Amino acid sequence: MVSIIKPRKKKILEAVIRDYINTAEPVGSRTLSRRYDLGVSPATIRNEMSDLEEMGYLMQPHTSSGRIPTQKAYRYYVDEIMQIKKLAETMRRDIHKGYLQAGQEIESAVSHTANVLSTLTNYTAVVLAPRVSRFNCKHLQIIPLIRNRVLVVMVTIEGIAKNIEVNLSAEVDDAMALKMSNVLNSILKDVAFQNFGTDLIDSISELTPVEKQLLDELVPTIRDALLESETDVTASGFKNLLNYPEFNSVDKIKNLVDVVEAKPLLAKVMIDGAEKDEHNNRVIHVSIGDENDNQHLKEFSIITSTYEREGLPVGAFGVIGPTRMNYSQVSSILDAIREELNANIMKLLK
Amino acid sequence: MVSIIKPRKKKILEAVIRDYINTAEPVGSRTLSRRYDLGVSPATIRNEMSDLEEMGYLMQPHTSSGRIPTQKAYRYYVDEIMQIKKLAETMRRDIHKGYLQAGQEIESAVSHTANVLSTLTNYTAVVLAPRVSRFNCKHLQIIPLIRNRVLVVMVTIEGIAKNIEVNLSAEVDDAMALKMSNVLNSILKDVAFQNFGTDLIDSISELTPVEKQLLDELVPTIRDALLESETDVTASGFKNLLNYPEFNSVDKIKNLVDVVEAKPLLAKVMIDGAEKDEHNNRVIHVSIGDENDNQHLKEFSIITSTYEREGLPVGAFGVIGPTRMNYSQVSSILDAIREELNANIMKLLK
DNA sequence: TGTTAGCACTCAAATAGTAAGAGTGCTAAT
DNA sequence: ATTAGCACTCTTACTATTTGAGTGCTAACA
Repeated sequence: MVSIIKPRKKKILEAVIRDYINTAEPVGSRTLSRRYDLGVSPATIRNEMSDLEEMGYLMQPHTSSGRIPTQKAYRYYVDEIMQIKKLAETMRRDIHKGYLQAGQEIESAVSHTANVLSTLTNYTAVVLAPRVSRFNCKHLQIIPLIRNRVLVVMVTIEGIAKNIEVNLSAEVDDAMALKMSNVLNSILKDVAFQNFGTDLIDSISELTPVEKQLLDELVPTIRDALLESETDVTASGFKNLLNYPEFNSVDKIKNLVDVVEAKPLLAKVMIDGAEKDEHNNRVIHVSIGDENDNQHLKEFSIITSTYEREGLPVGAFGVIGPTRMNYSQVSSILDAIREELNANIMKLLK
Repeated sequence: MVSIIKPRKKKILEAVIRDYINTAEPVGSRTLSRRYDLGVSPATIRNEMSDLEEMGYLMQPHTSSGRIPTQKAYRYYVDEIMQIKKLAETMRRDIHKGYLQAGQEIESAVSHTANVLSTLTNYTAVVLAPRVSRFNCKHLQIIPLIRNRVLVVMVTIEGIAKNIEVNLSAEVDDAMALKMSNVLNSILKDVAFQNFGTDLIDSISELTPVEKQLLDELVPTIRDALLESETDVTASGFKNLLNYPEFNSVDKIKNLVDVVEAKPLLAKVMIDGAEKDEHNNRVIHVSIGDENDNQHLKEFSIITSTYEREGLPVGAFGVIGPTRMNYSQVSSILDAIREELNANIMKLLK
């Protein structure tokens, strides 16, 4: 599937990509021979670059300017050239310390992750909170608010709390709420929230028709609201992207704002990425420019990873930036955060 | 205190301000006489403008260009010239319908307010959720999460729910949590959350030392966390500001991002504005450029208002934009939203 | 005395022309 | 197969030059 590129071409291609990632300027043959130790003259480099252009890896913004990598080149670089280096030990330790200070609340861990990611990478970070729907219910409680409105508090076995407000078709008083809580707790204890169903409610005998009706309403509503709430994305470091020449005009920045504010879209991208990775046995997922389904994302690259509980992914996080992204460095950082997060979540939740 | 300006000067000043608000271009005497029916020649206008410049109401970006209003002029305009017109009935009805559709959850009402505000004004809207600490406690419940970590759920008499996670110094089991909940409920029922204190705990006899200790920890922690959480600001319409020529360079936009992301600062500005208004008996508070304490806000204007429960302000909302802002229009819109919010909140909470 | 027409002057923004610099492709020599 | 040399291209930066909106001042006018 992957076309084989001769070593010298490969070396030149890598140099072009590296240089362009650093400078954002089209790269010419003379610059290349000056800055990199390629062992051949500019003229030879010119010939090779001409070939690489023919092959679709490079392109010229204008005749007689240097060349820039195509998205195909980035894909080749990510798949065949770069390697994910392990982050320096000192850095990993700093990351670890940061998490210790961040506090144990899930929300703190999530926002801390977003901050660390955006600070280390200098791109914009996006983080998906743990998908509570995949966790098992330890405790569930219904608290009446006012009239027909109740608060449902859910606690997972790991001690993660989640609450949802629901409007029901009839008024609920304290006694009813308690009874309904007890019924649901007995049925749903140790069940994953996403598997909540009303099937078992029929088997409970001592329910009034109204109570049964309310429970029938409540269970699917809770499940849906829970799934809905899981597209909440925490973003950090929007400002970082403003430093790149790719976003040097107000129009481009408007487009950028659209992307960063489209939280459900970003959630979808991360979830899709995670699923593709499960197939490929990869832990870092890279989506480059046009590879993104969504129109708004065609000029961005997104690198994502997941964190896990008991070997199953429960959350995702990633970085969004221009297609001219430092794929290698970002991958290393994501890898380190992933390890820290897995270790940390395990520790936190066990 | 306010200098008196002769009617003709006032009329000319108003025309300059209006024109500059519309066009963002320095206004010259010829343009003014063409666009507004001032009944005098450009030469006369020139003389008057020259006077107004001397008086500090106008300034020239460069010699031999038109003039633009100073912040002093905007202040004069807001205080002495503009009047807050009531919004058209059709518009008020649209706003009302919007709220009906938005749903009853407090969070929906808040984010809907931000959206409506930014859409109608074309500036960036900021909204402060109701300050639950000023409400009275109907019900309070402690739910154990894991080890020494508990969730505290608070419900106000109006049915607003708020929850806070707390780490305690000892492990808490179901029985203890229940007992502590009961104790707190009996003491704190109908007390405003901001008045929570530990004084009454000593009077309860049947507590173990550990329980007493935990309650002593819990009460101030809850109160502090609650107050802390009340600086959460919901913003909407950041992108709107990018359309104004005031923010036409990347550097200016970076500054803008700093401001819009500084949520605690915006919260402070709104709360301070509300307090000043209570003194002045005004419902709309305008803070122009340098009048803002914070350095970052010196080139912005902020117009805020409050919404109330039983005559006391419990939340605030407003609009942030360039000093060249449509103060008159924005004030009208804020006024309409304020009325709607007060009516709506009343209806929602009673 | 207040108002206005006329005029010389100023300055920013737009336009056009020019030079510099980095790069290319092609050809011919090594 | 590689490379030096050269003519050519195209963007960017720089430098007049022009245009237009606006000003202040003076002198005439009601």
